[in-house]
Amino acid sequence: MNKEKYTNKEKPNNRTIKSFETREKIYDAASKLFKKYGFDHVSVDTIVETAGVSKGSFYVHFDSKSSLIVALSADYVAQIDFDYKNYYESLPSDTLASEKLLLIVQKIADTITNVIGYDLIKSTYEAQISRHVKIDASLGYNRDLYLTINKVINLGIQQGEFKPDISIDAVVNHCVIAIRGLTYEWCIRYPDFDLKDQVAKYLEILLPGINSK
Amino acid sequence: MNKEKYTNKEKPNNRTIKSFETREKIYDAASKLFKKYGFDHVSVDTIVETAGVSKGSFYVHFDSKSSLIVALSADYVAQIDFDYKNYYESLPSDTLASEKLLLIVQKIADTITNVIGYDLIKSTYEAQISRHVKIDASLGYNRDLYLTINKVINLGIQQGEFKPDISIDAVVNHCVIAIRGLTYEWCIRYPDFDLKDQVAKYLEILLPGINSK
DNA sequence: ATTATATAATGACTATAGTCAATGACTTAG
DNA sequence: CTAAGTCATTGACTATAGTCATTATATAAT
Repeated sequence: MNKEKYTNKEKPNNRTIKSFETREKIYDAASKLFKKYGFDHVSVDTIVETAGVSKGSFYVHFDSKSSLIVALSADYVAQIDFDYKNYYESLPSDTLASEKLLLIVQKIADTITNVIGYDLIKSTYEAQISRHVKIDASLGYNRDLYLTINKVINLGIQQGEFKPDISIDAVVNHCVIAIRGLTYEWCIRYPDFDLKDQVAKYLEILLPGINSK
Repeated sequence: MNKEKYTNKEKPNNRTIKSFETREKIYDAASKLFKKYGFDHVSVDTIVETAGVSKGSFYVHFDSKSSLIVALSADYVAQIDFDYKNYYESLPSDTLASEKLLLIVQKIADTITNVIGYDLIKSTYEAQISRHVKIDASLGYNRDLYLTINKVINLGIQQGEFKPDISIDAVVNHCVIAIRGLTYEWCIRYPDFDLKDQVAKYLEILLPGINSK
Protein backbone atom coordinates (compact mmCIF):
# COMPACT_ATOMS: atom_id res chain seq x y z
CA MET A 1 0.00 0.00 0.00
CA ASN A 2 2.66 2.46 1.01
CA LYS A 3 4.97 1.08 -1.59
CA GLU A 4 2.74 2.43 -4.29
CA LYS A 5 2.84 6.01 -3.23
CA TYR A 6 4.46 7.23 -6.40
CA THR A 7 4.16 4.35 -8.85
CA ASN A 8 0.79 5.48 -10.06
CA LYS A 9 2.07 8.96 -10.84
CA GLU A 10 3.58 9.30 -14.29
CA LYS A 11 7.08 10.59 -13.58
CA PRO A 12 9.03 9.10 -10.71
CA ASN A 13 12.02 11.37 -11.11
CA ASN A 14 15.16 11.24 -9.07
CA ARG A 15 13.94 13.59 -6.41
CA THR A 16 10.69 11.75 -5.92
CA ILE A 17 12.53 8.48 -5.59
CA LYS A 18 14.92 9.82 -2.97
CA SER A 19 12.07 11.37 -1.08
CA PHE A 20 10.24 8.09 -1.07
CA GLU A 21 13.32 6.27 0.12
CA THR A 22 13.49 8.60 3.09
CA ARG A 23 9.88 7.93 3.85
CA GLU A 24 10.51 4.21 3.63
CA LYS A 25 13.52 4.42 5.93
CA ILE A 26 11.38 6.12 8.55
CA TYR A 27 8.53 3.71 8.03
CA ASP A 28 10.71 0.62 8.29
CA ALA A 29 12.64 1.84 11.30
CA ALA A 30 9.39 2.70 13.08
CA SER A 31 7.90 -0.64 12.18
CA LYS A 32 10.81 -2.56 13.65
CA LEU A 33 11.07 -0.42 16.75
CA PHE A 34 7.36 -0.57 17.45
CA LYS A 35 7.35 -4.32 17.10
CA LYS A 36 10.29 -4.60 19.48
CA TYR A 37 9.39 -2.07 22.17
CA GLY A 38 5.70 -1.27 21.77
CA PHE A 39 4.21 2.00 20.57
CA ASP A 40 4.29 3.82 23.85
CA HIS A 41 7.98 3.25 24.28
CA VAL A 42 9.36 4.49 20.99
CA SER A 43 9.96 8.20 20.55
CA VAL A 44 10.12 10.11 17.27
CA ASP A 45 13.73 10.94 18.14
CA THR A 46 14.56 7.25 18.36
CA ILE A 47 12.81 6.54 15.09
CA VAL A 48 14.68 9.21 13.13
CA GLU A 49 17.96 8.29 14.75
CA THR A 50 17.47 4.65 13.78
CA ALA A 51 16.35 5.62 10.29
CA GLY A 52 19.35 7.89 9.92
CA VAL A 53 17.36 10.98 8.95
CA SER A 54 16.61 14.26 10.64
CA LYS A 55 13.59 14.98 12.75
CA GLY A 56 12.38 17.60 10.30
CA SER A 57 12.24 14.93 7.63
CA PHE A 58 9.89 12.90 9.74
CA TYR A 59 7.38 15.72 9.66
CA VAL A 60 7.78 16.19 5.93
CA HIS A 61 6.58 12.64 5.41
CA PHE A 62 4.12 12.21 8.26
CA ASP A 63 1.77 14.77 9.76
CA SER A 64 2.34 13.39 13.21
CA LYS A 65 3.42 10.32 15.11
CA SER A 66 -0.26 9.38 15.16
CA SER A 67 -0.43 9.49 11.37
CA LEU A 68 2.45 7.08 11.15
CA ILE A 69 0.76 4.69 13.53
CA VAL A 70 -2.48 4.84 11.55
CA ALA A 71 -0.63 4.25 8.26
CA LEU A 72 1.25 1.33 9.76
CA SER A 73 -1.85 -0.15 11.23
CA ALA A 74 -3.76 0.21 7.95
CA ASP A 75 -1.02 -1.63 6.05
CA TYR A 76 -0.85 -4.32 8.66
CA VAL A 77 -4.59 -4.82 8.66
CA ALA A 78 -4.65 -4.90 4.86
CA GLN A 79 -2.36 -7.93 4.98
CA ILE A 80 -4.60 -9.61 7.48
CA ASP A 81 -7.80 -8.88 5.56
CA PHE A 82 -6.60 -11.49 3.15
CA ASP A 83 -7.24 -14.06 5.85
CA TYR A 84 -10.86 -13.05 6.19
CA LYS A 85 -11.48 -13.76 2.53
CA ASN A 86 -9.77 -17.11 2.75
CA TYR A 87 -11.65 -17.92 5.88
CA TYR A 88 -14.95 -16.93 4.35
CA GLU A 89 -14.35 -19.02 1.28
CA SER A 90 -13.25 -21.98 3.33
CA LEU A 91 -16.63 -22.22 5.07
CA PRO A 92 -18.81 -25.15 3.91
CA SER A 93 -21.28 -23.98 1.29
CA ASP A 94 -24.25 -25.28 3.26
CA THR A 95 -23.45 -23.04 6.20
CA LEU A 96 -26.31 -20.68 7.00
CA ALA A 97 -25.66 -17.01 6.28
CA SER A 98 -26.37 -16.14 9.90
CA GLU A 99 -23.83 -18.72 11.00
CA LYS A 100 -21.32 -17.42 8.51
CA LEU A 101 -21.85 -13.92 9.80
CA LEU A 102 -21.28 -15.08 13.35
CA LEU A 103 -18.16 -16.98 12.39
CA ILE A 104 -16.76 -14.05 10.44
CA VAL A 105 -17.24 -11.51 13.20
CA GLN A 106 -15.83 -13.94 15.71
CA LYS A 107 -12.86 -14.48 13.46
CA ILE A 108 -12.40 -10.74 13.37
CA ALA A 109 -12.64 -10.49 17.15
CA ASP A 110 -10.14 -13.29 17.41
CA THR A 111 -7.74 -11.62 15.00
CA ILE A 112 -8.00 -8.30 16.81
CA THR A 113 -7.41 -9.96 20.15
CA ASN A 114 -4.74 -12.49 19.29
CA VAL A 115 -3.07 -11.48 16.04
CA ILE A 116 -3.07 -7.72 15.84
CA GLY A 117 -3.06 -7.35 19.58
CA TYR A 118 -4.04 -4.81 22.16
CA ASP A 119 -1.02 -2.61 21.72
CA LEU A 120 -1.48 -1.85 18.03
CA ILE A 121 -5.26 -1.61 18.15
CA LYS A 122 -5.25 0.68 21.14
CA SER A 123 -2.62 2.90 19.59
CA THR A 124 -4.59 3.08 16.36
CA TYR A 125 -7.86 3.96 18.03
CA GLU A 126 -6.04 6.49 20.14
CA ALA A 127 -4.29 7.97 17.12
CA GLN A 128 -7.51 8.24 15.16
CA ILE A 129 -9.20 10.32 17.80
CA SER A 130 -6.27 12.26 19.18
CA ARG A 131 -5.34 14.46 16.25
CA HIS A 132 -6.93 15.14 12.97
CA VAL A 133 -5.53 12.16 11.19
CA LYS A 134 -7.05 11.85 7.77
CA ILE A 135 -9.60 9.09 8.13
CA ASP A 136 -9.52 8.01 4.52
CA ALA A 137 -7.02 5.60 5.94
CA SER A 138 -9.48 4.38 8.48
CA LEU A 139 -12.11 3.81 5.84
CA GLY A 140 -9.66 1.91 3.70
CA TYR A 141 -8.78 0.17 6.91
CA ASN A 142 -12.12 -1.55 7.01
CA ARG A 143 -12.92 -1.78 3.33
CA ASP A 144 -12.36 -5.52 3.04
CA LEU A 145 -14.23 -6.15 6.21
CA TYR A 146 -17.05 -4.15 4.72
CA LEU A 147 -17.00 -6.13 1.49
CA THR A 148 -16.91 -9.49 3.21
CA ILE A 149 -19.85 -8.71 5.46
CA ASN A 150 -21.67 -7.33 2.45
CA LYS A 151 -21.26 -10.66 0.70
CA VAL A 152 -22.67 -12.60 3.64
CA ILE A 153 -25.73 -10.38 3.99
CA ASN A 154 -26.34 -10.60 0.28
CA LEU A 155 -26.09 -14.35 0.42
CA GLY A 156 -28.58 -14.46 3.28
CA ILE A 157 -31.08 -12.43 1.31
CA GLN A 158 -30.70 -14.49 -1.82
CA GLN A 159 -31.17 -17.70 0.11
CA GLY A 160 -34.31 -16.28 1.70
CA GLU A 161 -32.78 -16.46 5.13
CA PHE A 162 -32.81 -12.69 5.66
CA LYS A 163 -35.67 -10.33 4.99
CA PRO A 164 -35.58 -9.21 1.38
CA ASP A 165 -36.51 -5.62 2.18
CA ILE A 166 -33.65 -4.71 4.51
CA SER A 167 -31.12 -2.14 3.35
CA ILE A 168 -27.92 -4.09 2.88
CA ASP A 169 -25.76 -1.02 3.17
CA ALA A 170 -27.43 0.02 6.39
CA VAL A 171 -26.96 -3.41 7.94
CA VAL A 172 -23.35 -3.74 6.85
CA ASN A 173 -22.61 -0.25 8.08
CA HIS A 174 -24.26 -1.15 11.33
CA CYS A 175 -22.07 -4.23 11.74
CA VAL A 176 -18.85 -2.41 10.96
CA ILE A 177 -19.63 0.46 13.31
CA ALA A 178 -20.68 -2.00 16.01
CA ILE A 179 -17.42 -3.89 15.68
CA ARG A 180 -15.47 -0.66 15.89
CA GLY A 181 -17.54 0.45 18.88
CA LEU A 182 -17.00 -2.83 20.66
CA THR A 183 -13.30 -2.64 19.86
CA TYR A 184 -13.10 0.84 21.37
CA GLU A 185 -14.86 -0.50 24.44
CA TRP A 186 -12.44 -3.42 24.55
CA CYS A 187 -9.54 -1.00 24.52
CA ILE A 188 -10.76 1.11 27.40
CA ARG A 189 -11.85 -1.88 29.51
CA TYR A 190 -8.94 -4.12 28.68
CA PRO A 191 -8.45 -6.76 29.93
CA ASP A 192 -11.89 -7.01 31.57
CA PHE A 193 -13.88 -7.24 28.37
CA ASP A 194 -14.18 -10.32 26.20
CA LEU A 195 -14.43 -9.00 22.66
CA LYS A 196 -15.28 -12.34 21.07
CA ASP A 197 -18.04 -12.89 23.55
CA GLN A 198 -19.42 -9.41 23.09
CA VAL A 199 -19.61 -9.56 19.29
CA ALA A 200 -21.49 -12.84 19.66
CA LYS A 201 -23.97 -11.19 22.01
CA TYR A 202 -24.28 -8.33 19.59
CA LEU A 203 -25.24 -10.64 16.75
CA GLU A 204 -27.66 -12.48 18.96
CA ILE A 205 -29.61 -9.24 19.20
CA LEU A 206 -29.13 -8.16 15.61
CA LEU A 207 -30.02 -11.39 13.84
CA PRO A 208 -33.67 -11.81 14.88
CA GLY A 209 -34.27 -8.38 13.39
CA ILE A 210 -33.00 -9.28 9.96
CA ASN A 211 -34.08 -12.91 9.82
CA SER A 212 -37.08 -13.46 7.60
CA LYS A 213 -38.73 -16.00 9.85
CA MET B 1 -19.86 14.47 43.11
CA ASN B 2 -16.34 15.75 43.63
CA LYS B 3 -17.46 17.80 46.56
CA GLU B 4 -18.09 14.65 48.55
CA LYS B 5 -14.65 13.23 48.34
CA TYR B 6 -14.02 13.38 52.05
CA THR B 7 -17.42 14.00 53.61
CA ASN B 8 -18.22 10.32 53.85
CA LYS B 9 -15.02 9.60 55.73
CA GLU B 10 -15.29 10.02 59.47
CA LYS B 11 -12.59 12.60 60.27
CA PRO B 12 -12.06 15.55 57.96
CA ASN B 13 -9.09 16.95 59.81
CA ASN B 14 -7.32 20.14 59.00
CA ARG B 15 -4.86 18.56 56.63
CA THR B 16 -7.56 16.74 54.71
CA ILE B 17 -9.55 19.93 54.36
CA LYS B 18 -6.59 21.88 53.05
CA SER B 19 -5.74 19.12 50.64
CA PHE B 20 -9.26 19.10 49.35
CA GLU B 21 -9.23 22.84 48.95
CA THR B 22 -6.15 22.53 46.78
CA ARG B 23 -7.86 19.93 44.67
CA GLU B 24 -10.87 22.18 44.34
CA LYS B 25 -8.74 25.15 43.34
CA ILE B 26 -7.21 23.10 40.54
CA TYR B 27 -10.56 21.69 39.49
CA ASP B 28 -12.27 25.09 39.39
CA ALA B 29 -9.43 26.81 37.58
CA ALA B 30 -9.34 24.03 35.00
CA SER B 31 -13.08 24.14 34.56
CA LYS B 32 -13.08 27.86 33.87
CA LEU B 33 -10.07 27.76 31.59
CA PHE B 34 -11.39 24.81 29.60
CA LYS B 35 -14.73 26.52 29.12
CA LYS B 36 -13.00 29.66 27.93
CA TYR B 37 -10.25 28.29 25.70
CA GLY B 38 -11.13 24.67 24.93
CA PHE B 39 -9.30 21.61 26.19
CA ASP B 40 -6.58 21.53 23.63
CA HIS B 41 -5.49 25.05 24.42
CA VAL B 42 -5.04 24.90 28.15
CA SER B 43 -1.81 23.54 29.57
CA VAL B 44 -1.24 22.07 33.01
CA ASP B 45 1.15 24.95 33.67
CA THR B 46 -1.60 27.45 32.98
CA ILE B 47 -4.02 25.55 35.21
CA VAL B 48 -1.70 25.44 38.21
CA GLU B 49 -0.66 29.05 37.71
CA THR B 50 -4.29 30.15 37.64
CA ALA B 51 -5.10 27.96 40.63
CA GLY B 52 -2.12 29.34 42.49
CA VAL B 53 -0.59 25.98 43.31
CA SER B 54 2.50 24.12 42.19
CA LYS B 55 2.68 21.67 39.36
CA GLY B 56 3.61 18.88 41.72
CA SER B 57 0.34 19.42 43.57
CA PHE B 58 -1.57 18.87 40.38
CA TYR B 59 -0.16 15.36 40.10
CA VAL B 60 -0.91 14.60 43.74
CA HIS B 61 -4.58 15.22 43.07
CA PHE B 62 -4.91 13.94 39.52
CA ASP B 63 -3.12 11.06 37.86
CA SER B 64 -2.85 12.98 34.62
CA LYS B 65 -4.40 15.78 32.64
CA SER B 66 -6.62 13.10 31.08
CA SER B 67 -7.92 12.07 34.50
CA LEU B 68 -8.95 15.61 35.21
CA ILE B 69 -10.81 15.83 31.93
CA VAL B 70 -12.62 12.57 32.61
CA ALA B 71 -13.55 13.70 36.14
CA LEU B 72 -14.79 17.01 34.83
CA SER B 73 -16.73 15.39 32.07
CA ALA B 74 -18.32 12.89 34.46
CA ASP B 75 -19.52 15.66 36.75
CA TYR B 76 -20.83 17.65 33.85
CA VAL B 77 -22.70 14.70 32.41
CA ALA B 78 -24.13 13.84 35.83
CA GLN B 79 -25.82 17.24 35.86
CA ILE B 80 -27.21 16.68 32.41
CA ASP B 81 -28.49 13.18 33.17
CA PHE B 82 -31.14 14.88 35.19
CA ASP B 83 -32.64 16.13 31.93
CA TYR B 84 -33.00 12.62 30.56
CA LYS B 85 -35.15 11.61 33.49
CA ASN B 86 -37.32 14.69 33.15
CA TYR B 87 -37.61 14.14 29.46
CA TYR B 88 -38.51 10.50 29.89
CA GLU B 89 -41.18 11.33 32.43
CA SER B 90 -42.58 14.11 30.26
CA LEU B 91 -43.40 11.71 27.43
CA PRO B 92 -47.15 10.98 27.02
CA SER B 93 -48.03 7.73 28.75
CA ASP B 94 -49.55 6.24 25.62
CA THR B 95 -46.24 6.52 23.75
CA LEU B 96 -45.01 3.12 22.54
CA ALA B 97 -41.89 1.80 24.25
CA SER B 98 -40.10 1.61 20.92
CA GLU B 99 -40.97 5.24 20.25
CA LYS B 100 -39.81 6.21 23.71
CA LEU B 101 -36.56 4.40 23.13
CA LEU B 102 -36.05 6.22 19.88
CA LEU B 103 -36.89 9.58 21.44
CA ILE B 104 -34.55 8.97 24.36
CA VAL B 105 -31.55 8.00 22.26
CA GLN B 106 -32.22 10.92 19.95
CA LYS B 107 -32.39 13.20 22.94
CA ILE B 108 -29.04 11.80 24.01
CA ALA B 109 -27.58 12.34 20.57
CA ASP B 110 -28.94 15.85 20.60
CA THR B 111 -27.47 16.58 24.02
CA ILE B 112 -24.10 15.20 23.01
CA THR B 113 -24.09 17.24 19.83
CA ASN B 114 -25.57 20.52 21.00
CA VAL B 115 -25.23 20.75 24.77
CA ILE B 116 -22.07 18.93 25.78
CA GLY B 117 -20.42 19.62 22.46
CA TYR B 118 -17.72 18.14 20.33
CA ASP B 119 -14.84 19.58 22.28
CA LEU B 120 -15.68 18.02 25.63
CA ILE B 121 -16.87 14.72 24.23
CA LYS B 122 -13.84 14.28 22.02
CA SER B 123 -11.49 15.14 24.85
CA THR B 124 -13.25 12.67 27.12
CA TYR B 125 -13.15 9.82 24.63
CA GLU B 126 -9.56 10.61 23.90
CA ALA B 127 -8.70 10.76 27.58
CA GLN B 128 -10.39 7.45 28.28
CA ILE B 129 -8.34 5.59 25.74
CA SER B 130 -5.06 7.46 25.95
CA ARG B 131 -3.88 6.56 29.40
CA HIS B 132 -5.09 4.16 31.95
CA VAL B 133 -7.71 6.40 33.42
CA LYS B 134 -9.79 4.49 35.91
CA ILE B 135 -12.98 3.69 34.06
CA ASP B 136 -15.12 3.48 37.16
CA ALA B 137 -15.69 7.10 36.28
CA SER B 138 -16.81 6.16 32.81
CA LEU B 139 -19.23 3.60 34.15
CA GLY B 140 -20.66 6.12 36.57
CA TYR B 141 -20.67 8.40 33.61
CA ASN B 142 -23.36 6.36 31.92
CA ARG B 143 -25.17 4.98 34.92
CA ASP B 144 -28.27 7.11 34.55
CA LEU B 145 -28.38 6.50 30.86
CA TYR B 146 -28.25 2.83 31.66
CA LEU B 147 -31.09 3.08 34.14
CA THR B 148 -33.30 5.10 31.85
CA ILE B 149 -32.92 2.71 28.94
CA ASN B 150 -33.51 -0.15 31.33
CA LYS B 151 -36.84 1.37 32.30
CA VAL B 152 -37.93 1.72 28.69
CA ILE B 153 -37.07 -1.84 27.78
CA ASN B 154 -38.83 -3.11 30.86
CA LEU B 155 -41.89 -1.11 29.97
CA GLY B 156 -41.89 -2.53 26.48
CA ILE B 157 -41.79 -6.07 27.80
CA GLN B 158 -44.57 -5.48 30.32
CA GLN B 159 -46.78 -3.96 27.66
CA GLY B 160 -46.14 -6.94 25.43
CA GLU B 161 -44.49 -4.80 22.82
CA PHE B 162 -41.10 -6.46 23.19
CA LYS B 163 -40.39 -10.17 23.31
CA PRO B 164 -40.69 -11.42 26.87
CA ASP B 165 -37.68 -13.71 26.61
CA ILE B 166 -34.98 -11.16 25.73
CA SER B 167 -32.25 -10.48 28.27
CA ILE B 168 -32.91 -6.93 29.41
CA ASP B 169 -29.37 -6.48 30.63
CA ALA B 170 -27.93 -7.65 27.34
CA VAL B 171 -30.12 -5.28 25.35
CA VAL B 172 -29.47 -2.30 27.59
CA ASN B 173 -25.77 -3.00 27.62
CA HIS B 174 -25.87 -3.26 23.90
CA CYS B 175 -27.61 0.11 23.55
CA VAL B 176 -25.18 1.89 25.82
CA ILE B 177 -22.16 0.42 24.07
CA ALA B 178 -23.70 1.23 20.70
CA ILE B 179 -24.25 4.84 21.69
CA ARG B 180 -20.67 5.05 22.89
CA GLY B 181 -19.46 3.42 19.68
CA LEU B 182 -21.44 5.79 17.53
CA THR B 183 -20.18 8.70 19.58
CA TYR B 184 -16.59 7.58 19.04
CA GLU B 185 -17.32 7.35 15.34
CA TRP B 186 -18.87 10.81 15.45
CA CYS B 187 -15.70 12.17 17.04
CA ILE B 188 -13.35 10.77 14.45
CA ARG B 189 -15.56 11.69 11.50
CA TYR B 190 -16.65 15.07 12.78
CA PRO B 191 -18.28 17.01 11.22
CA ASP B 192 -19.22 14.55 8.48
CA PHE B 193 -21.30 12.26 10.64
CA ASP B 194 -24.81 12.99 11.84
CA LEU B 195 -25.03 11.37 15.23
CA LYS B 196 -28.77 11.85 15.65
CA ASP B 197 -29.42 10.34 12.26
CA GLN B 198 -27.11 7.42 12.92
CA VAL B 199 -28.63 6.45 16.26
CA ALA B 200 -32.04 6.48 14.56
CA LYS B 201 -30.76 4.16 11.84
CA TYR B 202 -29.19 1.99 14.46
CA LEU B 203 -32.48 1.58 16.30
CA GLU B 204 -34.32 0.91 13.07
CA ILE B 205 -32.23 -2.22 12.71
CA LEU B 206 -32.23 -3.16 16.36
CA LEU B 207 -35.96 -2.83 17.06
CA PRO B 208 -37.31 -5.57 14.77
CA GLY B 209 -35.05 -7.96 16.67
CA ILE B 210 -36.65 -7.26 20.01
CA ASN B 211 -40.22 -6.53 18.94
CA SER B 212 -42.63 -9.35 19.72
CA LYS B 213 -44.68 -9.02 16.55
C1' DA C 1 25.58 26.26 -19.18
C1' DT C 2 23.49 29.38 -16.10
C1' DT C 3 19.92 30.94 -13.48
C1' DA C 4 15.54 30.46 -11.22
C1' DT C 5 12.35 27.70 -8.88
C1' DA C 6 10.58 24.09 -6.20
C1' DT C 7 10.95 20.88 -2.81
C1' DA C 8 13.40 17.85 0.52
C1' DA C 9 16.46 17.85 4.52
C1' DT C 10 18.29 19.76 8.62
C1' DG C 11 18.68 20.50 13.68
C1' DA C 12 18.29 23.92 17.06
C1' DC C 13 14.33 25.52 19.26
C1' DT C 14 9.65 25.70 21.67
C1' DA C 15 5.87 23.88 24.20
C1' DT C 16 4.21 20.95 27.41
C1' DA C 17 3.17 16.51 30.16
C1' DG C 18 4.92 14.27 33.78
C1' DT C 19 8.78 13.13 37.73
C1' DC C 20 11.14 13.37 42.01
C1' DA C 21 14.06 14.58 45.84
C1' DA C 22 13.78 18.03 49.17
C1' DT C 23 10.95 20.78 52.20
C1' DG C 24 7.21 22.19 55.03
C1' DA C 25 3.08 21.51 57.73
C1' DC C 26 -0.03 18.96 60.27
C1' DT C 27 -1.11 14.80 63.35
C1' DT C 28 -0.28 11.53 66.76
C1' DA C 29 2.30 8.76 70.29
C1' DG C 30 5.01 9.12 74.35
C1' DC D 1 5.00 19.46 75.04
C1' DT D 2 8.15 17.19 72.18
C1' DA D 3 9.60 13.91 68.86
C1' DA D 4 8.53 11.05 65.26
C1' DG D 5 5.90 10.09 61.55
C1' DT D 6 2.83 11.07 57.68
C1' DC D 7 1.51 13.38 53.88
C1' DA D 8 0.81 17.58 50.99
C1' DT D 9 3.61 20.96 48.57
C1' DT D 10 7.16 22.67 45.83
C1' DG D 11 9.72 23.78 41.49
C1' DA D 12 13.64 22.48 39.02
C1' DC D 13 14.25 18.79 35.96
C1' DT D 14 13.45 15.25 32.18
C1' DA D 15 11.34 13.43 28.16
C1' DT D 16 9.30 14.08 24.01
C1' DA D 17 6.07 15.88 20.17
C1' DG D 18 6.11 19.21 16.98
C1' DT D 19 7.97 23.91 14.48
C1' DC D 20 10.52 26.73 11.46
C1' DA D 21 14.09 29.47 9.32
C1' DT D 22 17.95 27.98 6.83
C1' DT D 23 20.49 25.14 3.68
C1' DA D 24 21.11 21.64 0.11
C1' DT D 25 19.74 19.59 -4.11
C1' DA D 26 17.25 18.36 -8.01
C1' DT D 27 14.47 20.10 -11.98
C1' DA D 28 12.85 23.58 -15.26
C1' DA D 29 13.47 27.74 -17.91
C1' DT D 30 16.44 30.88 -20.56
